[in-house]
Amino acid sequence: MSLLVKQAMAELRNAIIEAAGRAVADGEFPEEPLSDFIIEVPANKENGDYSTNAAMAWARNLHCAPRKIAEILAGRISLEDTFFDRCEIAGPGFLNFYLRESFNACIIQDILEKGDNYGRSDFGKGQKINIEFVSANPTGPMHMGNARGGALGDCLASVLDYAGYGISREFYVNDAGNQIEKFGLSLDIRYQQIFKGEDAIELPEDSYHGEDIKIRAAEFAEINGDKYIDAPEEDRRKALIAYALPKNIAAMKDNMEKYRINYDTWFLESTLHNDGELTEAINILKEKGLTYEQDGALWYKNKEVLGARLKREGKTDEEIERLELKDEVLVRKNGNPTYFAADIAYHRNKFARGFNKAIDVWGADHHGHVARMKGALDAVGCNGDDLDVILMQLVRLTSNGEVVRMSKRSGKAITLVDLLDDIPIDAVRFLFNMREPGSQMEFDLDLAVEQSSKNPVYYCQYAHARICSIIRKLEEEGKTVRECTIPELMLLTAPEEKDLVKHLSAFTDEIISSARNYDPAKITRYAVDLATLFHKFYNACRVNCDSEPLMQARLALCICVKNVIANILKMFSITVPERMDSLSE
RNA sequence: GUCUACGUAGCUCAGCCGGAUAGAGCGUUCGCCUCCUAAGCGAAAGGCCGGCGGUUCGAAUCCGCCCGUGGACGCCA
Repeated sequence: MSLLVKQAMAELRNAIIEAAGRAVADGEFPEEPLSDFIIEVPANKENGDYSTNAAMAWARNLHCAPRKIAEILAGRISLEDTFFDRCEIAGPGFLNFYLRESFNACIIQDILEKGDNYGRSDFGKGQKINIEFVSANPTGPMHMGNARGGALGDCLASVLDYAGYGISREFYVNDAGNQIEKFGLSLDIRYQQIFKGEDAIELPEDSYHGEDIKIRAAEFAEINGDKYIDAPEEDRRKALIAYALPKNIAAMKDNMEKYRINYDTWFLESTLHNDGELTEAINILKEKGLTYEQDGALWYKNKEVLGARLKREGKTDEEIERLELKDEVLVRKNGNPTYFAADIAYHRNKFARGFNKAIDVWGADHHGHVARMKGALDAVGCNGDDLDVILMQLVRLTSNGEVVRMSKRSGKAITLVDLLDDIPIDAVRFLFNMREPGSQMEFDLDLAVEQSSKNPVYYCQYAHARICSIIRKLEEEGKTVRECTIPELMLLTAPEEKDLVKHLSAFTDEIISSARNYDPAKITRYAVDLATLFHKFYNACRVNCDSEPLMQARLALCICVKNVIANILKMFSITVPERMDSLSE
């Protein structure tokens, strides 16, 4: 929270504790009340600027009616040298506190002073966090889940950065293993079909059937002709993969860049295979006796390791038994390591790089993987608790109130590329962050392209553009912005003005809360609320008014709003428009 | 079947580490531009917070059970 808000709340806490101390000294309280109490901003502003439940929280151990306790406290509380000027008893025993008139003026000065940095804090204390998101398979086009994951991961990373963490964005490229073999096989068959006809060879059920495979095979055939047709199968597939895989990875990089996501690291799974880290991780498990061979495969004792972890977390034997934990294969009968084995090595690698925490954004369909991954990290000498997984529910696209599954153009499932072609990036990034990750959200395609107040992203951008416009207009009249004194800023007494300042003052705290909950949606909603309050203010209070000091005070408030909206939009890599006509072309 | 997420206005969703009269947007109805962008604002209507129990001075919020929806239970990733 803003330093001032933090200070005000600390003052209040002290004043309450001191008052309780005096009550004990006066013999009103039999003992020091120990149970914790909260200080909060009441939902209803008629209940003061801040409120505490101390009297109710203490009722039990003081054996006294809450209302009575409140009276004892209120009579002994000292608000001298604080930001508060009075305190009232209300309801069942709430103590409501009211800020001095000058507080809002101080907030405005504070926001203006901090400028671009307003909202930043050292909450995270520079802890290093690796956040991995999207990590789509390079064997085909990216889908809607990747679209949501991208917006979520990237914006969460920014929020964490604002909250004082050291952030590194990462994309894990599955460029090795089973899927790549399947990719090679699929390409191979499509390639052969070009020369031998579609009926000559059939594509197995569990391989990649997408058009994109055909296209890559055709490109390969265009370059190489039929010279690989009679080559050994292995060579042919290698050549096809060597051609198609880099193309696909490059396409993913292009798409992410277009989506305004800049990764610090593109981590190739193949490096784990090539430099021995995968073998190393498996060997650690072997040495600890956590593996065994069966049916020609190497297994990991998940049941034992995860069971122990769950027991530490307080689960009973019966509860664990009911989970029917299963062991996991690390190396298949055919000698290929599993995705799970590679993932263990990968996460071990992340922590070896010095990250205090790793955050993974996964689709909800991976939820079964979370617990065993944490367990496996314990087993290879890391701490599974340092891995946080955000499980994201899938997205339903709707248009005209109906669920849309297929792209009109291709008739296939809508890909990330389709989405980015049809919907402004600003809207996609914003709207995907309107809902918590865990919600099964709906994405309204019609709303996303709409340029009106119905569309939350335009609504916020408009508030910013409107402020720019006010400033421009005033400058045309020769009126320029100047610094205001505290008494001048205290002219802002309209309810719309006070509400705005109050909301502005909560920004830093909002970021911290959003970071703590891994929920950037809090910030988009905060931005919408801020825009709402601004538009209300705009309609109620004319900035360009007769009184010069009041005009300047209102301008100062506008600039605060402008700063905060700009900070949020920049944080989320969304366009910050000076005028709205620049958005529609 | 077991696990997991979720269930709040007609629709999409906030609120959920217990607090005062449960909020917003859309949709519906009715208003507001001689004045800084009406890409905006105001007003009205709309609720058994899925159901039943429990804990508590107090439950949409915490616990248990049921009902309903999505997802997971592979030598897939």
